[in-house]
Amino acid sequence: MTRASILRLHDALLREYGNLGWWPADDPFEIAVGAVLTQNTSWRNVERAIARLKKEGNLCPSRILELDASELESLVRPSGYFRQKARYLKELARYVERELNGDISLMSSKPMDKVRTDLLALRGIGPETADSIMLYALHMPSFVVDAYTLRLLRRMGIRHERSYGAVKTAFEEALEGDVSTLANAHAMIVIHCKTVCRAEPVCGICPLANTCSEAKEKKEGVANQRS
DNA sequence: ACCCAGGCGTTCT
DNA sequence: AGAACGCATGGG
Repeated sequence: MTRASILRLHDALLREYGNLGWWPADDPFEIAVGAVLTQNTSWRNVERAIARLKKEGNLCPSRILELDASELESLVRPSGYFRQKARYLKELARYVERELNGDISLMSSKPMDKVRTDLLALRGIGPETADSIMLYALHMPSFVVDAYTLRLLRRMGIRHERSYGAVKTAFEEALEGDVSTLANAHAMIVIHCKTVCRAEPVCGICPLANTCSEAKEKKEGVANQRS
């Protein structure tokens, strides 16, 4: 995966989507909770769970710690895997409450590698969730590699490394480790995949058709059928 | 009645 | 290191 191929993809996305300024939440802890709840889950279901947590004012570390396990489970139920996720949220809340005086944003004053290691030590927080929290809640230059990113790379015909870390590093180096650029890049990938580039891509109308090899093939296929 | 969705942990080769 | 599996809800 070359630097040039990433920049070409980034330019194509930027022309189409511009600056999105994105993660649908206001406070950093809510962003972290959303990052956990959205694991292999549609955002629509996450919104329901978030709304239920907010309703009685339970979307903060202290209240999550006070809730019974079964109460928390029923609140996050709509987001699926609710027993695991309730446990994960308890663990996250306990860490934030004990180590950060209830304020997750205090992490942003620590070095990135330390923050990442600490997050990964929590049960239920793997590479993608840790990077989402770092990028969107803590405003650190940590690129998020998710299913959308890999799908788009494959569709664009960009050969990439197998490991999560290699793909992550390639984006961070190509985009020169700028927080808002990395955040916007990931946001654009998600928006693009959620709208035009779905499971069976409707590449005939794909705005990246000039850059995306899969879209190009599909377009030519349609053209050949007509002739 | 399927398949999928912004993964993670465990337990195998 | 990498593959297979369980976890669970709601929408298409």
